[in-house]
Amino acid sequence: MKRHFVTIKDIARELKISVATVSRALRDTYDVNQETRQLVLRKAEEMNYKPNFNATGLVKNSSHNIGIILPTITNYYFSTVVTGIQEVAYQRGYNIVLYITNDSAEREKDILNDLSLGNIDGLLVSVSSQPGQNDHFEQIIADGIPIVFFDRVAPDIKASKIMQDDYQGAYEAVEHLIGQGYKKIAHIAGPSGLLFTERRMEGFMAAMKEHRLPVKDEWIIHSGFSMDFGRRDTLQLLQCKTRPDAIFAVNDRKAVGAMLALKQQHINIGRQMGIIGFTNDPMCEIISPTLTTVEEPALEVGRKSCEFLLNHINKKNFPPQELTLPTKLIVRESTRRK
Amino acid sequence: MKRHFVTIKDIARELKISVATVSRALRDTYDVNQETRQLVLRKAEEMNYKPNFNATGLVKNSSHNIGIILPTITNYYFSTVVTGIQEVAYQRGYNIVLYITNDSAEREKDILNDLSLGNIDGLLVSVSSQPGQNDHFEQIIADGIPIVFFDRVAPDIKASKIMQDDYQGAYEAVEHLIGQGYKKIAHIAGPSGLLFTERRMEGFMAAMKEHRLPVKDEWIIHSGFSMDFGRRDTLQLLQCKTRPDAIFAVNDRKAVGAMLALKQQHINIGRQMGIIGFTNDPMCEIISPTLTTVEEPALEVGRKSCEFLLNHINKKNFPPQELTLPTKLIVRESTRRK
DNA sequence: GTGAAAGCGCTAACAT
DNA sequence: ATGTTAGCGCTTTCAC
Repeated sequence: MKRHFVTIKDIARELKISVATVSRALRDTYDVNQETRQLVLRKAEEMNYKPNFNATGLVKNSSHNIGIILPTITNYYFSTVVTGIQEVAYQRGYNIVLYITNDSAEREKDILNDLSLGNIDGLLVSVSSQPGQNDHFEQIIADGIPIVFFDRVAPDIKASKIMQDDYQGAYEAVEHLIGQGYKKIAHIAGPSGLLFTERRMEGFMAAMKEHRLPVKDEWIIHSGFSMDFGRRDTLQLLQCKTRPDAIFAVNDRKAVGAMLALKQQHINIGRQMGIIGFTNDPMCEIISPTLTTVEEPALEVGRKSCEFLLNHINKKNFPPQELTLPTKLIVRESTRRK
Repeated sequence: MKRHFVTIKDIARELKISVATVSRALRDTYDVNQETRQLVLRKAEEMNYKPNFNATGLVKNSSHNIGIILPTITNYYFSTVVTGIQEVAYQRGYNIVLYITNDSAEREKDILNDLSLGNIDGLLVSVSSQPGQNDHFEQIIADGIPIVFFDRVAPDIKASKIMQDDYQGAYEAVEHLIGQGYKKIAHIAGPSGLLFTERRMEGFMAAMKEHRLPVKDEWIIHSGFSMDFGRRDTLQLLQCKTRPDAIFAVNDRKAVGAMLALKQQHINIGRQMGIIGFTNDPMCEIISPTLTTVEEPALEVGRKSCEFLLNHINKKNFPPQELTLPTKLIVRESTRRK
């Protein structure tokens, strides 16, 4: 295991100049004679020199690693966000280091504790939906590690946050339902306490109110994000004294769960019960009838989050800011009335 | 950005002992007085000491980073593999560094070239399906960086390889089809040149031969892995002089594409045309009829790959080996004849 | 414009 | 069992 890589020392020796000059030439900082500079660059290329991040990191107190902490990557939204993050990180020469919490606040805390802060230049996080204090994040920020939250943001922390327009997306979803003639609209929501869950709820409420449609308490159910919760929530909805004629689901997985439940109960989707989801997961086009949904700009959320974080890391004065990306209604069969 | 972390020097000063002793105590190597050791450990805990990986890495010439290079993470199989990798890496204190090739051999090569080898202790890779030399991998191995291939392995390279039993899985899939009474079985395969594509093809062939069923050339189509290729391949299959009565797809996405095409052509899935996939992607249960498939042990592939790699990194003599994990037939509606 | 040398945090001889 | 010191590869004062 004793491999040796080319170092600036090697280059210096070959060129019979000092390591300091090589170092300066390589980074094009300070005044370096353009000729020597070219010489060094050429030699470095020729010798296939690669900087040793441990060494630069040790000096600069940085690592070129950015951490990502998120609940899971085995679903469309998160895996796409990660792809977006990876894209810009790679391009800018940063490694991404992945931590998966399985949506456990416990695990999240453990990760943060274990985290050798010296080994990470910044953090991209989407919080777990389990209730839990968020002090640990404050602590990290206080330690000088910038954090950018995406999608599932921690509400009361002063840090950059990238979201999609959950309120507006929900509003348009419900308005679309109303436009199709549905009147008794239910909402199967995510766990309460998560900001985007609440935003979607607010959008739902606002649209209903705007169109003077009543919302029964029994039409609103908070539960988890999985398909199975969608199924269960729907079964529960079918027991309501006043049965709803449409369901706005907080995400596509729950919407699909709802559809499965309805199909099993032989309730016609579209005619008897409209369904709309959120995300635009590819499965929307696979299920029959196809699922109307609100598209989230997942890739863009990933890219922007990473760009923001890199700015926080590299710019002296880059204040925390929030970015809300637009969503887009995608109409398919599950909300077709005829 | 001038944050200061606790160092062993700080601990040494507090305890009025030397840094060497602190270092030794912390790692429980060499002979250290148990009392001093406890003292150091307690103090480290108290001061919230975290080792600086840049420093250890610089000395040990390692980084505690392992790289993953794969075509994409936005599908069920790969995102699950990554989850498995992350699980064991995290547990063993390694960071995972993600590189996504978008299935481009070009990009793959770029990544490998850009890769600062000093910044990675080992590599987990699933090669792109685009044709391309694999010499670059040889080079990396020659440089002393261990590589473990998973799923899409490079055939002619001497390195550890983790796969699922593609041959056996395919064999059982086809045998199941035959057991259901299908006789004219087509195979919509992946790009040729990929080992697992070939293995599945061989399993298909062997089962057909074993049961003395003819295989027409026109029943075998090689193309890409996406749903859309599945759709197109199927449309093509429907033009055959002798139309097949069942399709074995190389993966679930192509199987789903096939189903979509068949539904559009109003061909009854199951009765008129049996379909079986490979992977056991959650969408198998979403599509209607539900899709019979061969389950791949994705999580386990990820875990094992990472374990193997860590062994290569840390054990002196851990020779390259191949591991084949079992698959499992999951029967659903798409192969029900009646 | 360039070189010498100190030092980032840690480990590993080498001493004692 | 513990201390001293050199050095990993690099950046950055401080000289010249």
